[in-house]
Amino acid sequence: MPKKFYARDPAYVARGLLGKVLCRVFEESVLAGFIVETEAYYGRSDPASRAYRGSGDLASTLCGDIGVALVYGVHGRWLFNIVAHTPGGCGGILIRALEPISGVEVMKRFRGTDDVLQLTNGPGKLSEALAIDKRLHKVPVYSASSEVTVRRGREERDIARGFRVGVTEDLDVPLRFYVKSSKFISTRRY
DNA sequence: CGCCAGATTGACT
DNA sequence: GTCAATCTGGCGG
Repeated sequence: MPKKFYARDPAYVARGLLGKVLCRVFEESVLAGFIVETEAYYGRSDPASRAYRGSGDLASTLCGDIGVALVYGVHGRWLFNIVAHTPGGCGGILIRALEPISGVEVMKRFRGTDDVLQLTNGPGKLSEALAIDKRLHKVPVYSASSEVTVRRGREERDIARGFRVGVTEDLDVPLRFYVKSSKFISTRRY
């Protein structure tokens, strides 16, 4: 996807990312999957955002260059986001779940399970399956030579939206987007 | 500089 | 249902 794909409101980009392919080149393997679940985050106006208060690296990254990966750790896991916002704004998309396409055997090894459904059905899980960690922080996902990229995928039809997962203080607009029929969406409470 | 909470997961009672 | 692992940054002393 071209860089300008990310120059829009985060919610719009979150919706647009469903059905796209997240592609991770790791050593000899290509680990890829369809994006089936996303969440949009904003800046100062969003209590759940890392840019809500603070001016650290995460906040400035969220308000900086669009189309770059934002990787950050919580609860001992890595969460993979893509920076997206209109000019002068702040925002990003959290990738919450994938439907594996290629590199499944490698993903199984990284995740320590043979259950395909358990490989990438959660933000921490997909990071582990695709060997995503802090090294990919700020890598541009629109550049074909990057180790992580977002590519054109398929059209998704039955898309649903709901409130964000795990957020203590959510906005009053549903910002979670997912493919309703997918068996790979995260199975925690909605 | 130490303490704490957080966009999670999975193991255990 | 409860709990800890593990990393980053804000905030208090």
